[in-house]
Amino acid sequence: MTDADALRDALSELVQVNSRLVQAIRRIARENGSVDSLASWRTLGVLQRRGPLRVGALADASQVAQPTMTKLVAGLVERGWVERVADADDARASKIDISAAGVTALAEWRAGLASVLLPYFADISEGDLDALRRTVTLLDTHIAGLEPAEPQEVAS
Amino acid sequence: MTDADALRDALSELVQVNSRLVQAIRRIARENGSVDSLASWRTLGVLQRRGPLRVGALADASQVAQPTMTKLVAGLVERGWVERVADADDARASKIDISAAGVTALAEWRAGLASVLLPYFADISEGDLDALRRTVTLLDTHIAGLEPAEPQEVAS
DNA sequence: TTGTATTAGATAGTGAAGCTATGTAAACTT
DNA sequence: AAGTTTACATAGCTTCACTATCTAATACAA
Repeated sequence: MTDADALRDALSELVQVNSRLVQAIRRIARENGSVDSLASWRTLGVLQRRGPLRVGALADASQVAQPTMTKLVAGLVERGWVERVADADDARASKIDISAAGVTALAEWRAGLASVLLPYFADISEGDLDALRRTVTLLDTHIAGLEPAEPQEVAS
Repeated sequence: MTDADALRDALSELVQVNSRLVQAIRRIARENGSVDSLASWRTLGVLQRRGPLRVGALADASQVAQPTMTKLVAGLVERGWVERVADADDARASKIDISAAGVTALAEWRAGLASVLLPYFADISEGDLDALRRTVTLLDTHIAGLEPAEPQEVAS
């Protein structure tokens, strides 16, 4: 019981601090003159992690509605950060794949953001850094459950 | 050097995972039929932590523009979650304070969200929980640096 | 094979949340 | 007491997200 409550509290506080962090990032991006939405970076990140996906699957993975993803993809195609690859098996669909330019842009965005954050965290202890890394790993694996599963083959 | 790089990497991954988590939360909130924006909850959270604030200070603390906060506050007042308290010293301004109903609503929102997340994290180890808590504390203190400072007296 | 149902994605229209620019009234300053 | 600054509200716009719907391709049934 106590354990569950402790976890519940920790999660609750995590959500809170997360929300503030994201808002801070949004502001930092704006101040740095970034024209690209966080949604674009999130989409690129999904593509990089999960490989080529159809628009619908990408929407699910990014947790946005399909028309939203259609627009996001259009923007990313325009920037040359993703490519549409025709799907040989289904003429209705095309796979979306991150391009080399997209990989670079994403890496630069992330590096730039980390650089802005770095000075504020430069003073943390080894132990804190360890905890941070452990938590990142923890979240990475457990958030997967909150996201739609990878497409799975279902028995006939 | 290596330390800084390790920290940079950790921050970069933190941002990534954060972005996914927030998106999941947004979806969960929508699916649960919550009509209130994350911005409202963030604002209430700031008020609870920092006590009564003027609209301008609240906007800074929440990292939104002042007109945005004016609208947010209007919505919160309408719900009875915050109250305007006339500022005796300055008739232009009023302090915004969270109400008892606001405290309750915020607690319920957080509890509800934590309950949804809980099952996905129920299996984590003591050590993971410790790391999570330590990280939350770490972020809480360090993100403060990313936010505009509290009003400070400057030497004349 | 042809007609119907389903599926993938695009388009249309709307709402919400953010912004900048500007207005108004109170408070300061000289 | 006049001009300047400050605090917030208002107006108008942009962007991102949604639902509903349309089109075209596929799958399936007869």
